[in-house]
Amino acid sequence: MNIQTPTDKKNAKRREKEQIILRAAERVFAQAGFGGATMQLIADVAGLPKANVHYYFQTKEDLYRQVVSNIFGIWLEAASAFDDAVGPVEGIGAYIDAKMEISRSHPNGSKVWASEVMHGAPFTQDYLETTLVEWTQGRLAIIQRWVDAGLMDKVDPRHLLHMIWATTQHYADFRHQINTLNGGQPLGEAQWEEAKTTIKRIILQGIGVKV
Amino acid sequence: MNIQTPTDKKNAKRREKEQIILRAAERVFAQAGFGGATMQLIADVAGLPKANVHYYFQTKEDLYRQVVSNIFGIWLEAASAFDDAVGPVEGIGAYIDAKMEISRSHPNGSKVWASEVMHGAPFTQDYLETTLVEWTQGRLAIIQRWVDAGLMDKVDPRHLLHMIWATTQHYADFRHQINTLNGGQPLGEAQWEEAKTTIKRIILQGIGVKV
DNA sequence: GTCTATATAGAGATAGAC
DNA sequence: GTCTATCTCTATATAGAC
Repeated sequence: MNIQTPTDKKNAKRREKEQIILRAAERVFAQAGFGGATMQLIADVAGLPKANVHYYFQTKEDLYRQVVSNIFGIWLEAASAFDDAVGPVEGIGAYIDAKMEISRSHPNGSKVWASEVMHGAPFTQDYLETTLVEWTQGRLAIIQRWVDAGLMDKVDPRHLLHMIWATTQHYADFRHQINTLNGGQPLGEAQWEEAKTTIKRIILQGIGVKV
Repeated sequence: MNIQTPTDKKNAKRREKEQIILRAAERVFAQAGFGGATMQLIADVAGLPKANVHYYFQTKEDLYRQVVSNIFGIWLEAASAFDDAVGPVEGIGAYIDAKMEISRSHPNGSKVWASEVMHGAPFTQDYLETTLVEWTQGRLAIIQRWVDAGLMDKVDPRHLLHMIWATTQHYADFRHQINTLNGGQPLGEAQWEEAKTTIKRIILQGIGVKV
């Protein structure tokens, strides 16, 4: 049985408050961008006075970096679906499924990341140059191995990855456009399934694996 | 021979100045987002005093709407490549080529559009609901005709369009990430060609047409 | 830890001389 | 048409009472 010291309790409460603020910040940053977001609005959405937000996150930039870091971590986890696979059908298929699920459940995180990259990663270039570069190299090697083993056509793994990222994240980042073209309605369960199926089918058949 | 009245000259000069401001604004909005962009910076990039920018475009919003409208028009033109085609190989192939060229030549316009949509199209929902909806319906009909004629597999035309938009625009919107993963270097001529070839190959083979 | 009140800075926009 | 100076508003951030 765990003994909870007063410090643990304090930390737990602190983390809880931080989570509330982070969730609110993710929404506001996604909706307004870094420049358009205001600490006041984040505080309002979190249901706290503005000064409290500054108590937990000294500056707007600190808060923003945390939000970006979160979605980045979630995407890295999705890579596990990719790694344990024996071939492209399971590997790429599962990766697309995982990325699509994240686009559905975390559209705001995806938007914040997109916005950050579009503006030249002014606050998180370090992530790009270290974590993302390493992750990508590992995945490119796996795809290349599949190509060499004759499990798929000889396509440039880099552009294949870009296609997968672009398409899956589009369903989060351009959700508003997609909904507008869907008669103003969010995609329903069946439509999400159809999206996943269609994307997997085109990409897998496109790289020459039997579906 | 045209006779140029004083009014024509005035108008020509006005349009010229407006173009300079619009180009500067496109860059600044792309780099900083609507909220992060400042009229001061736009004026600096355009090489004009801030008050002059306000003379030509009364408000920041007016200027922004013009910028969005521009890229929107450029994309609509790319549709012609699509329309005159006899089948998916030429139609979709030419459309992908055209969209990729635009991503290469107008990355900033693409970013401004992406940002606008991500934030829920606060200033240009009217474009989405009228022009874009009509354009899309026309293109969906063409694809459906190709499907019905047996020229391609039976895939959902909507998701196919989303894939094409997502992938081609990714090369503009996420250019910074792509460059970082390319060793910090912009894609060279050969790499752009490879990107186009790879994307067309995967998508066309993916929808079951002979390449 | 929480909140009110405020210091400080920088934005969009405009008045008015040239 | 152009530019300087300035008005007004709103942002981030913090001081200090509770």
